[in-house]
Amino acid sequence: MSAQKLSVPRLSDAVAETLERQILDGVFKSGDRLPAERELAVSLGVSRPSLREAIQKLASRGLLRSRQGGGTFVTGQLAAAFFDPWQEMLGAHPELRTDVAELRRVLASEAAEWAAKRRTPEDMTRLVQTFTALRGALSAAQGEFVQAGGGFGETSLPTAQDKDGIETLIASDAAFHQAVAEAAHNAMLGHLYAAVLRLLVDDIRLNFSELREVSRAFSLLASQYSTLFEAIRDQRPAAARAAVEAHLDFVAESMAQSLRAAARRETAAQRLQSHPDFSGGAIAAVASFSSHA
Amino acid sequence: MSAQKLSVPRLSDAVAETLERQILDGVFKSGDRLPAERELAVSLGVSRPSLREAIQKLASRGLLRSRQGGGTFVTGQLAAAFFDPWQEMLGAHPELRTDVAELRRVLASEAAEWAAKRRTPEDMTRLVQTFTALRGALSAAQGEFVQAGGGFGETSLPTAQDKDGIETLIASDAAFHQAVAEAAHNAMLGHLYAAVLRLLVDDIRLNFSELREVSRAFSLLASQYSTLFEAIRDQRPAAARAAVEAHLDFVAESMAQSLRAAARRETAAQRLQSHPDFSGGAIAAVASFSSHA
DNA sequence: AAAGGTAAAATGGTCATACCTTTGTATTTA
DNA sequence: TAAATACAAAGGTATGACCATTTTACCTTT
Repeated sequence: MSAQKLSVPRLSDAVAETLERQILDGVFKSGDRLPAERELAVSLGVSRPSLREAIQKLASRGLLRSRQGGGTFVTGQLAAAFFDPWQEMLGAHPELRTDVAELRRVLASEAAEWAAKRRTPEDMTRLVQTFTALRGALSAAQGEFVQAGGGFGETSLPTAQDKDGIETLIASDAAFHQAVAEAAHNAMLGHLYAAVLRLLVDDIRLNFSELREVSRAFSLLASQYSTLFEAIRDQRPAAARAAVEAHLDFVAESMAQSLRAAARRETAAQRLQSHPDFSGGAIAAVASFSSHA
Repeated sequence: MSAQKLSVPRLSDAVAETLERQILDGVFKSGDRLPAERELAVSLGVSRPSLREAIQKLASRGLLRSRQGGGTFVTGQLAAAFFDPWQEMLGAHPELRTDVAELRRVLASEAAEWAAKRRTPEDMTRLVQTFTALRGALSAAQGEFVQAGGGFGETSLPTAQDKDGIETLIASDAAFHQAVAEAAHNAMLGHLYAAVLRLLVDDIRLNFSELREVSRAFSLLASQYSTLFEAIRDQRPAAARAAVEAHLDFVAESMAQSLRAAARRETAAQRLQSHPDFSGGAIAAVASFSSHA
């Protein structure tokens, strides 16, 4: 039986709630420094460990930030209600991205194969819609890149313009794949794939610089999407599976290349930092984009 | 400038990350009880307060749950994030079971293939354990059936004895498959598969009569398990995938047969009900087991 | 008088220990 | 055999001490 509800209330939880309430009520404003732990403990009538546990809880949620010797401060982050545990995990353990991508490949392959087998005319209309939208976003992003003068060999900084373009590109890509998954007519797979896709998109959006390399091969990407689309349209399951696998493998490989390039830039920046004469500030800024590894 | 990055790493954060990692890697599985705080503290080389702060952090994120006097347990939060809504759905819409089984087949195939590629010696010991346990449960259940005099042609009612036997058989089967999934060394897949398996087990346990037909082909089942086990042991990925797919297809087909048989019994019972003289109460009770569809 | 450096105080971080309350289980008893 | 009791285990809380870092104040030097 689930008798967990009868558990004794923890003191640290009560303290955390009190502090949270006081922060919300403006007793402690954003940027304020909290009283010293020893003071605050006696003022709240609890021991210092209990207070500390409460502070750690709020700190893990981004509400507080402690600096040894300095004090504990209220951050501006108002309780990022992001409470998706996997999202947190992905942030804390970046190596999980490999696992997520691997699982995604499996789900996508199966979805493509089933979609080719089971798609209905209604699915096709939705597929056509998302597919044309994706092609549009692809060419639009390509136009932006060309206009921005993005050469192939050099590694120019990401500009605000292509961020918008890639943003819509990511969304269109997700929508298309989602449409494929739903054409597979397996409710479990559909919802699961949606969740995984959201996980990947949210994660990639944060450090989208990796996608730039991928997005440059516009023509290749477009042909991959077309192959997948046509395979589903013509109801060729094996071809659909092969297409989506080839596509995801290509994306993964391009991303890996991008990561390796970023690592090279980072070491180069570090080398420059030891020779301050060269003023490598801009490069260091780029390197900080992929400081996950 | 923002000098927040220069803060000293907190020990409790490192501990929290370690625990998180171990939960991801399956060292502590969903529902497991963590070692006592005092033990775990010395085992991690930190003091109990530091460990407690880490535990509180993870608890505040829903990954752990502590009960005074009881212990600290790993919640199923990670997998629940995907499957919370599904548990109820399955009860309300039984036709979803097809979708679940289909998804399970995909996950199991992939898990078997990856396990054959990536299994470590540690995985092998766990696999041997669960495999021998499974074989034991299989022969034990077989003995019960023979002792109960269960003929093949007739459809005898399920007795309390084989309910126990099948119960442990289901558990052993789930444990073995779970071990395979964890040998695949993909944290996402591991947790996901565990959730799907629990979903299936919880659902199947309710109307286990379907499994009686399946469980009767003991020798066939045993050979299927052996094939899978040996394929993983000998690191033959394609064979492992084929084995698990053959196994699941066989189970699915047997279940479908059982369902069709139940349907026939049901129609027979209905025919009898219109002639109350025959008193078909017992048969109707059996039929109600699989009245989902 | 201004600048810089140094020492001391403040503050979070960690540890060890002790004691309490609740829970789980084994043992005893009716 | 079953209920009641007692003991052990485990988390919850409290106290005090010491360490590392940061901040601040004071003092020396220019």
